This record gives sequence, C-alpha cells and structure tokens, in this order.
Amino acid sequence: MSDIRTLPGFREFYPEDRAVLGHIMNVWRQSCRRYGFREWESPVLEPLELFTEKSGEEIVRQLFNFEDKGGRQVSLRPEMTPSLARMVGAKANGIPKPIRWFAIGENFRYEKPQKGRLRSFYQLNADLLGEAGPAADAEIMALCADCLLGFGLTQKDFRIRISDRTLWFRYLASLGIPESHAAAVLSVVDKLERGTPSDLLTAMTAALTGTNVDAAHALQAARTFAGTNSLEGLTQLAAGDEAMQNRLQDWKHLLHTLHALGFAECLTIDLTIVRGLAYYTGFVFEAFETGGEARALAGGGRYDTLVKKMHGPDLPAVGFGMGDVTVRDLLEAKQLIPAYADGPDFFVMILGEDARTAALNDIASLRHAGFRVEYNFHDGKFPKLIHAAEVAGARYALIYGGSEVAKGVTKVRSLTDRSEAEVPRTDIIPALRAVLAEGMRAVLP
RNA sequence: GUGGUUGUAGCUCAGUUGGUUAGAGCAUCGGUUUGUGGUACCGAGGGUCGGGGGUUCAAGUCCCCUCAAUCACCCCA
Repeated sequence: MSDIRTLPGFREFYPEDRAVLGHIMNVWRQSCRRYGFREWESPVLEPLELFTEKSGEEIVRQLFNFEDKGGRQVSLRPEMTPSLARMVGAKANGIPKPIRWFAIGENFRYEKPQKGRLRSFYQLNADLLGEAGPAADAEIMALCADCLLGFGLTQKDFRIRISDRTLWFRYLASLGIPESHAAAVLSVVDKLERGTPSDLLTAMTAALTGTNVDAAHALQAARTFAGTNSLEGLTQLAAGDEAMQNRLQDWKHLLHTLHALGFAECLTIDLTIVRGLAYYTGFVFEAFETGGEARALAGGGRYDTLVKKMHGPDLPAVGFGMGDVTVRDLLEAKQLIPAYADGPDFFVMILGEDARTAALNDIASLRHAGFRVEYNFHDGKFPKLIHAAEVAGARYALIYGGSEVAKGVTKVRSLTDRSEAEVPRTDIIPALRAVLAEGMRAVLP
C-alpha cells in the first residue's frame, strides 16, 4: 500500500462507488431532460477573478487557488454559476428564451471536511434564464423536486421550503427599514433559530445603526413574519401595504402552478430561509430531508442581477444546485441505491486451446454486435471456468470445447438456473440477442 | 478556524497491570488425478500497529507533537 493518500476531503470511487455516483448523475440527467433542459459544461480551472468578482475577496480563503506557470491567478471552480453567467452572457442575444440549461460537474471548496461537506463534490446545477415571472420559479422548484423523486423518494421524504427575499425587503420597508440596511437585517433573520435573545438583539441593533428603527420592535416583527407559514397569514400581514400585496400575487401564481404540477405535498412556506447568498433577489428555496437527519439536499433561488453583474446582458434567472454527497447519504439511509450489477452479458469458457481460435472469432462478432463479453485468458478446467464466469458477474456462459466446435455450435448455459442449450455458431448473434431479451426459453427446445 | 472522540492486514476486529518473531474471521491468489458450480480441505501473499519524537532493559500498549477520519461549533456560493 502506498503511503501517499488522497487529499483530505477528496474521494476515490471504486467501481461499486462509481456506479452509485453514475446512478445519481443518471437520475439528475433524466429529470432535467424531461423538463427540456440541455446539458452544458465549462472549465474546471478558471481565472481567480471570475469568482472574486461575484463573491468578493473573502471568498479566496475557501478556494483552491494558486498561480499557474504563466503567472496567472487561477482557481478550481467552487461553483458553476459564474461560468454559466459568462457563457450565457456571451451569446445571450442568439439563444432562444427562455434558456433551460443544466450541468453536472465536480466542484472544489477549500474548507474543513465534515459529514455531507467535502472539498470535492459533484453538483447538479439547473438554471432557467430569460423569464422573470413566477412561472419560471415554479418550473425550477418542480424540477428540483423531480430530481429527488427520480431516486424513488416520495414527497413525504423531503420538503421544499420556499421563502422570498423580495417579500422580505418589502416587509422590512414597511417597518421603515431602508433597503441599504435590509441585507444586514436578513443576516440576523438567518440566525433567529440559533441565536440567544440577547445576541440577536445586539446583532439587530448593529444592523440598524444609522436608522431610527427600534431594534427590539424590528426583531419581534421579523420573528412574527418568519413564523408565518401560510398565504393567508401573509395576506393579513400585508394588509394595507400595496407593495406586499402585489408580491403576494406572484406567490399565488407560484403555488398554484406547483399544485397543478402535482407538488403540493412537499412544499412549505418557510420565511426563515434567507440563504446567505447575497445575490439572490426573489424567491429562494431549499430542499430538506424530513427525517431526523434534516439534511439540506438542494438550494436555489432567483438571481436577476447576477448575469448583468458578470458583464452580461440584463437577464433574469432562477436556478438551483444539488450535491451528490448528501443525496447519497440519504439514499443509503433509505436503501434506495440499486444493487450493483456490472458483469458482462456472456462469459465465454474456452475449454482447451484447440477451441480458442473459434471462440475468439465469435467473441469479436459478439462484441461488435454490442454484447458485453469476457473470456478466460488461460486454459482451465470446467469447474474453475464456471466459477470464473460467476465471479465475473456474467448472466450466461458460452461453452467452447472440442465437441462444440466440432459440431459448429456453442453451448449457452444460464448461470442462474443451470439450464443449457446448443446454438449454431452461424446463428449466434440473433439467438443470443433473444436470450438476453427473453431468457433461456428463447433457445431451449 | 475552535473543541471532543477515534486510528492494528483490503474489510470487521482481538491483542492481559508495558514482556519473545503482532493474531483471527471474511476477502484475494494458488492448489486438492483435465467437461458441469459459490461448499469442504491444504497453502500463500498481504502490517515500518496512521506518522514523528519521548519515557523504559523492553512500547501496538504510557506521555507529547503531528496527520487523517468523525461529531459539535464558525462558515456554507
């Protein structure tokens, strides 16, 4: 064993593990395609400025960044949204709207590895650009839900908690809190569930310096607002405030669309979600496991100003990300990972070197016809070879011995029920195709 | 970044108050009179006991440091 190990937070995927990752990616890809989304990809290594421009210099301590041999400041991508904004921005005028794009890629973050958070992870990103109305938000949330349902999860297994930064901003404005202070107040809201009352009051006071809003009153109002989890409750709070009432029309549209699409059961209104992401501008949402672990499975929202900020056109956008690590943890806990089966269709047992040439000829034909075929490199006895076929995970063995070759046939043997049938070598491809489709009865007399 | 726990073969683990050359099961590979099955039997490979330093006649075992995993915080695009 080498004493050079993988870097902390990085994973190796042995075939069984890679199959699980492949399954996750397949479900994501299938779900996205069903929504008409097209797959894209971008470089794993990007100029450092691509990320600092969006998120500021503080982000650098969470980046895998370095100077390349050409003296360029570069970084492995921590997310794909800036690359998306750049790509869309460059060709936005020529792409039909709305743009439905998704990507599945490896991302890197330099932080202390923990459960569900590694330094390298695969993430699905799905984004819908060019549509500002709530229909697009609904479409993205629906896709997010279907990406989870595709694994065999039910709407009971997770919740999509929906919040709204726009509504928050309008509510804070109704309290007399200016937009310039709203972001700071929201970061206090984000801590409502965790912080002690005195810490929260201190933080709120700090967030409101420069205004004449009473911190205790604002804190209480924010608590009430965050605790409202029904459209009716929000409507009451919006009474007399036209801006909030207008926004609630978008909420009605959003919820109606999602209900009509069949996602009523997994949705909840939860205004405690504000997400740290400063660039979100409207609806935001997170998908959480409902079980004891309460893992965060996905998150997203509307970011109408980001593409323009990345020097692109003024293009509204909404999207979400879903990582492979927590999804995998959840699927393992729910026993929703399909059994690993990656063996060949046929294991060709070559019994005696005299049969090898004929066997190799057929092996090549079968492979070119699309079958998955293995065979024994070294001559062996029958029990040993049949065992080898089993260990390889083959469904059927094809026996090539002196007697079969002399008769111009091969013997197909089911490794599950041990039945056998002879197949003329001239007829081998259609006969074996039938065996894979219908089982041994296709060739048994 | 701050604390707690853990670290012996590929995996699961044993290893006595410190005492000879660190073991078992599973797994892997080979064999058990050359054409019909995962059993059984025999055998082999595989460990600087996470790494380094210290105490001691003697360290897998005790002490310190370090690395990694993991849990709770901070953070979380």
